[in-house]
Amino acid sequence: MATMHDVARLAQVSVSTVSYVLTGTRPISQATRAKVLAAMAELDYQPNAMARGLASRRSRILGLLMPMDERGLGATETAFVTGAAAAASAVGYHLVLSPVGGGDLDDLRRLAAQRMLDGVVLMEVQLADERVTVLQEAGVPLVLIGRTGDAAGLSFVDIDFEQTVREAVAHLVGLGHRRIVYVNHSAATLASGYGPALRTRDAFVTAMAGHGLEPIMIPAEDSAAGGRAALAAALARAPELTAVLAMNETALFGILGELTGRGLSVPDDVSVVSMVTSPQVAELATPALTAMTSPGSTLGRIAIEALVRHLDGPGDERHQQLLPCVLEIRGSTGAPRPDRPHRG
Amino acid sequence: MATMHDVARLAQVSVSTVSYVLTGTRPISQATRAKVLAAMAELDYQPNAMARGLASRRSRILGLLMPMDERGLGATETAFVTGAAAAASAVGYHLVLSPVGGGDLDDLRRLAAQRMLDGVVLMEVQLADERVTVLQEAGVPLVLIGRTGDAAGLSFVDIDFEQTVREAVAHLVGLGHRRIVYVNHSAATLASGYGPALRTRDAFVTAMAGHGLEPIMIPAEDSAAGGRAALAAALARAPELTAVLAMNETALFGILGELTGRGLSVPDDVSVVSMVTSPQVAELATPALTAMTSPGSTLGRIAIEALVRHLDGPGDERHQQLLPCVLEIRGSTGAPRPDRPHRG
DNA sequence: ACGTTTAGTCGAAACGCTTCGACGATCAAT
DNA sequence: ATTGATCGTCGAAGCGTTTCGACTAAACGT
Repeated sequence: MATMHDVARLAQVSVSTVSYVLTGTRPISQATRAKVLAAMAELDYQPNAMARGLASRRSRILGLLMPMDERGLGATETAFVTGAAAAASAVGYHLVLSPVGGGDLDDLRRLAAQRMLDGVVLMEVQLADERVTVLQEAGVPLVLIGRTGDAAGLSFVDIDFEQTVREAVAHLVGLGHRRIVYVNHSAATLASGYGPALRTRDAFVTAMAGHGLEPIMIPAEDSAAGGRAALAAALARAPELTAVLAMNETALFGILGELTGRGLSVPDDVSVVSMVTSPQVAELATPALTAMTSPGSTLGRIAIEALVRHLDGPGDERHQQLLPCVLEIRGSTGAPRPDRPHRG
Repeated sequence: MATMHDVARLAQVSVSTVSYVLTGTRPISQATRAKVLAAMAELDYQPNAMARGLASRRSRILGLLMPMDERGLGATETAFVTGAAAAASAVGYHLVLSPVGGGDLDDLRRLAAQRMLDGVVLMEVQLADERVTVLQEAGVPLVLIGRTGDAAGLSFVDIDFEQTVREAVAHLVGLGHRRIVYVNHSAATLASGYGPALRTRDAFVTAMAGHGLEPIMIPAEDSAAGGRAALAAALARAPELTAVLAMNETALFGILGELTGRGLSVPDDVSVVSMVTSPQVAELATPALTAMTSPGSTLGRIAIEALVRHLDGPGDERHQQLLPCVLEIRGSTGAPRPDRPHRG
């Protein structure tokens, strides 16, 4: 494996000159640069990441910290990851995904102290997330996906839940729906302070109020069974409902199954809108789901770009941005039937 | 941030002694060790990963190379990742996930040449996978998940598709099914040499032959629409079919939707077995799917353990192992109806 | 009592890079 | 002409570890 020394010798320049060609930190004449580049090409030279990191005190590695539970990564998260990875490699950084969960706070501290990561992007942020504190104490630059409760001093990008819910509700109301039920994540998740669940809940209340309608929210466990139970609860509470807005991708299939099981057809009897959903999942269902598609890869790209700007820039940048999901109309929504079978 | 120098000074020993305490490469007296450990604790010392890596020429970082397509990671892959990460951290290694696709061969070459990874685990291996060659040329220790066509000299762990298919078929035949259709991945995927698709195809033929039955295989695009089309094709080819064995998680929901759409109930009219599936996905369907559950986290753990043994050991280890999926019976299989409606 | 191994420690030389200070040469502006 | 800047390059000093050789003192075999 060729080193910088070898390149310098072959190009008949000093080692530092080679380094300057590589990093561009000092001006180098065209002639010299050409010689050096030729030598590098000839030797198939690749800088040693460790040596570079040690000397420069920057690893050019960014961490993407994602708690991996057994649920797996949905297409949304994956889009996010690929977007982030592409953005990182475009600016000469590596992106490593570290599956550090919320429980491994000590792991995280250790990881941060080892100075292997120039900065990190934190996924699945809770409203009160200790990881943020740990990372800040360790002095690791940070960008959140999602927001903590008090995100004032932090950089983050997040989905604009308020607008997303507003649009979803507007779509249904525009079709003529009046009785709309919102199926959220579980009560436990809500209690644990999961931001998206709380924010969409509030946004739903606001949006419905804006139309002079009563907001009905039902929590659902993250499982097909949870979805079925939630739909049953919804029908018990509002038998004349004509539309369901669902935030819970996992429960979604249970909801659809239960609908079919009760002889209710989608969208003739009940319209369904899925929130923060990827096209891939939306297409799985029959009929394909009208959904609010999450801006996954854009979110990832923006997060990385903000982080890198923070690293390369003066260091006092602060990036806060919200992106809405966009409405994609497929087959699961339509006008309500004027004569609902079990109305009243 | 405290360095080894600081620790050495506080403990009143030389720097090398501190290093020996840390790495255990030379004997250290109890008294000295205690002094050093106390100093490390007091200073909250963490070794600098870059410096350590440079000096020792080992990064203690393992790469998990997973091409991330837009499909996302299923629960199976995720279990795999978490199993691998846990195993790695148990033996003092970091695991980083690198979303390098098959197209980024140059990226991969660069990554390998940078000497940042002590070894890698390769996921989603193709029968002819250039990544293997690239990595071998770069001298990076390697363990595959899956197998190339000629895996003789390589270390790998893979699913035992032969046994998995045999068990799935045996389960259906045991229930009394005779007309069983196997829905595989797409024709294009088969043509591209995707190992699991080819191996299961062959295994299906063998298993059916073993029962004196005719093997019917239908390829399906990886989409709900593909699943619907495949089921239509299957019914056209074998109208009296009573069971479907599906390898294609994405097409699965299309298959189920089409079945329902044609008024065929699961499992009364048609039994469905899903292969290499996670419990989470199996539970999404209504009824929950009888499935061959993949040994995800075990596979990940074994891969990492083999890789580490390769790194720490004499270096000529070779680990080859197959693990079958285990049959989990849920609600989608049952005895065939003696009087199938559209038989004949 | 004698060399010989072994435990325990140290100092110094890497590891492969970045970066700082220095220096001659150019060049623009007085 | 003279004075600063600026350009382009070099040598050397790190960066924070590991690891090698050397050394001392104790333990061992004979």
